[in-house]
Amino acid sequence: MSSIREVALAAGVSIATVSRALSTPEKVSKNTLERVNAAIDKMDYRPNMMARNFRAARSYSIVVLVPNIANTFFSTAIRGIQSSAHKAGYAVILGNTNDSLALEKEYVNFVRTRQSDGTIQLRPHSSGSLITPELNTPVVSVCGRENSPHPSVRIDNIAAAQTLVEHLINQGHQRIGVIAGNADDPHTMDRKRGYCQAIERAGISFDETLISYGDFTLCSGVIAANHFVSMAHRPTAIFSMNDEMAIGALQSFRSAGLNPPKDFSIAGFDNIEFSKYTEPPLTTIAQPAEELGKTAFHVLLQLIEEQELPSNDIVLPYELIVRESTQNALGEL
Amino acid sequence: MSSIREVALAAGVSIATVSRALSTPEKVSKNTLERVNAAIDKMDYRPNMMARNFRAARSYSIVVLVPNIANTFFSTAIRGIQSSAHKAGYAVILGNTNDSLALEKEYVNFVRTRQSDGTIQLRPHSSGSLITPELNTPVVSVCGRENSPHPSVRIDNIAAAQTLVEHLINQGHQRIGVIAGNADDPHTMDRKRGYCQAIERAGISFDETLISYGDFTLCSGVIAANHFVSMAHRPTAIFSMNDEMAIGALQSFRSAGLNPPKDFSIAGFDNIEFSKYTEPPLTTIAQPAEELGKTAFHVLLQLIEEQELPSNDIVLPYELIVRESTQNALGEL
DNA sequence: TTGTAAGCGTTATCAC
DNA sequence: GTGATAACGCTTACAA
Repeated sequence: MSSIREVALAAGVSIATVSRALSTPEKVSKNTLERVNAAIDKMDYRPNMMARNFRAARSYSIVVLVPNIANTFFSTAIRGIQSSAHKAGYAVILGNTNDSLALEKEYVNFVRTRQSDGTIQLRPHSSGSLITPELNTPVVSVCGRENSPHPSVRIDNIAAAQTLVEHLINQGHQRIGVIAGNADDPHTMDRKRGYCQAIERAGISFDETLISYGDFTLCSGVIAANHFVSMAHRPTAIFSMNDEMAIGALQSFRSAGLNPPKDFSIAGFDNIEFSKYTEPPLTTIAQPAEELGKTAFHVLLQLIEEQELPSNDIVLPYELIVRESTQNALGEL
Repeated sequence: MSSIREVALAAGVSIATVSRALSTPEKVSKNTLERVNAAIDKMDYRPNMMARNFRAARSYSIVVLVPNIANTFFSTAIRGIQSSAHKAGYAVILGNTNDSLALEKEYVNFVRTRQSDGTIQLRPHSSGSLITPELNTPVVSVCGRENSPHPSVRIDNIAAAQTLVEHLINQGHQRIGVIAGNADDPHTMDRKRGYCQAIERAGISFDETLISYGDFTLCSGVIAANHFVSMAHRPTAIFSMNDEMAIGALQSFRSAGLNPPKDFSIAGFDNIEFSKYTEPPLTTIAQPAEELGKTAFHVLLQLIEEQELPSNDIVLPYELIVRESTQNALGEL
């Protein structure tokens, strides 16, 4: 708890010299430097970062806005953010929002109260959001979409969904049900569009009754599956807009006696770790979650330091991961 | 970006009056208060928290140390911490340590550099830890064990493991394999002790070849399962020290043609959300993860405010959740 | 009720 | 190469 003053006293120099010894040692004579360092060691001195940051008018902290940290896709992305932030000397403040727009706003205001230098939003910008560009604060959106109001780092959700649905179509499926997220969610809209593009190209007509909206939770996957099970004319394949819902759905289908890939095909989205261990393992789209996080931090840092951004919309590659849940022998449909 | 000075100027009062208008409005005359508030609104003023906290010598932030934030038990606990911290006006700084003791130490030092007021450690204190009580900084350990060097909030791991294993024994099992965590992990030791107590009471002799050590990851569950499958004299039931490893093991067992509960029983620990959706659903021990987090924050706050702790070791209740993975008809073993 | 001014721990400017 | 000092934005005695 000693301050720079006491170190200066102990070393017999001024506080300015101690400060220089720490930040620009080359400007201090060898002899003095030694005396200062000895004093620092002796007193076990650590600079008060609050004072330093206050003086620098920089918090060296960023806020990560996340709807639900228990979601494995988000927590993996956060790991990426944290790892880059730590290297750059930034602390990561957690902003769990539970999808509350008011809470979101509150955390973004950390920038205005100088508790944070910028914000990373771990979900696409939705229309109701209170985080408008007018706030004029550094915000980067991970998993955004084209034409987001903030710089974003993401995959091409439309193309990814299309790729996945084309895979199902190539397996011979013509009637493909969708377990969607919230209807107004940007991801839901993008992935639905990819689905539509894929079936259209295959000459399959769109049928709204094949879309069941949920909220990206395990539980909502169960509900959606029950819906499909009770249909008179069931789909032969399911495209779930995330892995969680697919896993929930799997259980429902199983209790109805329907087992993939024999009785139907099912695919998810995100490639969370668990999707490799389901019964059967889940075909899905891999998002580079950790890489998305790392990139987002670097973009945010450029924004904070007011550098020119090379691009406002960084699109990272996705990957189709084919596993057994869609390995249907064609004739058995 | 306006400061208290400009507000004072605009309102025609001193900065002290503005400060009082914000913190102790009852000490300001009604008339002045109105003028000050008008000025605040007009200038859209927000107090600089960095300055305020610096002055108060309090960061109003805490660090949460977590080995891996992508682990659902940890992220749920963090949700609890965050929710309590937010209510108390504290920011939560994420300290993902990847099990690196050096990183742990670095984050705990945030207290010394005044970037944080205290630390919550989301794993039991292990012997190699650099976070010793000599650091003399507020630390609370979630999921600690008896006689931890720091105050801890936890469940009784020994009793919980014992309860779980007794459940298996009651189902008729005599040869019970264990998928353990790291051998030197305190949780591993406690849960192993509970296992030993249960079999001893049942008159079953201990067999070290029935213990397979992993590292609490899905992948290590696979490896452990392979070990058991290759044994000449296989166990009839498996106690996995967390759900992740149990889920990994399930897949391995299935590919070997072994399906619970028909061919063997298997139980996990933690009751992560996914354990309800495995095939078959997993018997497990529910830890009140969110509640553990909330309680930990309150204990930490008492530590920070130097209040007397009612207890150094808060033990919350666990719950045995019996699902189909251990619903074996006795005769079929 | 209000204002003056000291002080929190730094860094940076300016002399020397 | 080094030291004195102002400044960052705020809170809080103390004085008026």
